[in-house]
Amino acid sequence: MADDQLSRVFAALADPTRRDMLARLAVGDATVGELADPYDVSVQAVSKHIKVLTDAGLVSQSKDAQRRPCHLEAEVFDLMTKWIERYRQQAQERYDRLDAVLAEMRGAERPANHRTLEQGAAS
Amino acid sequence: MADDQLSRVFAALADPTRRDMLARLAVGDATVGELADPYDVSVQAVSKHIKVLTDAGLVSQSKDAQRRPCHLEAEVFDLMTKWIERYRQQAQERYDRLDAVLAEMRGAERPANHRTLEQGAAS
DNA sequence: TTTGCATTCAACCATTTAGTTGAACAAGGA
DNA sequence: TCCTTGTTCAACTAAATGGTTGAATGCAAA
Repeated sequence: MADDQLSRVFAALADPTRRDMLARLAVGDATVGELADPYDVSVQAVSKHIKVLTDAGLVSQSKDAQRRPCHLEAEVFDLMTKWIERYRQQAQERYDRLDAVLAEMRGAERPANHRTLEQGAAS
Repeated sequence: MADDQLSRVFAALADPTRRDMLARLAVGDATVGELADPYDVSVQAVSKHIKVLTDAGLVSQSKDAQRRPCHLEAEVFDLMTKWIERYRQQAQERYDRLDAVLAEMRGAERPANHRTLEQGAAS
């Protein structure tokens, strides 16, 4: 599992507990203890989860006496959205190309239901 | 790591090799062998990666003689986008609420730079 | 039928992960 | 000062992950 940010982000989100904690943070900042409350795991385990989230850049922590309030960093979601959009768009382009090819050979030999496409025209 | 689809999807995307393979598939369907070609890992390892991707619903496989062409399933990206959007929206609402609160107490005691918010008004 | 190709299955190994418990450490409050 | 609270560090364990190699399977071509 590589250490680039996108990998860290996706790995962090792969855990439902962590996604749950993000949902809690979307509603408002919370301390480690507050975040730990709903779950029956140890506070230390939650602390580790938060570390994973902060390492991924999804959460930041500030200082309030001995408390460490956690804050959702919504900007990272943009990174993901951008990544996802690229695929959606590329897939769309591909279908467009496929349509063009199918149109061009109206009624040729192969019925061609989803044939493997050569990667010549890749941008 | 729970076995709900969203968890499987994010876990699958946490690996850069798998993301790379999706990029290849976005450009056009490919067989397991074709997908394995660019990497210096064994074909079996790639086969496992594909299994992870198909289990997550990101990829489907058809049959062409002894070949198993892989096809990108773009719809799953919608699931992710929807999930992400919820957070973005919720975070936005929260900032709006915070703004309202700050406006309501124009110049009160605490300078209040990002204080913990109670979760009373959660929808 | 025999051979060869594409893919998957099975067993194994090293590393990472999510959890545990116990100790350490800061910062307030008595 | 001593005690309590909130959080993190350290060491450990069990399970999951990503990789390996070797064998099995399915299909097509000779």
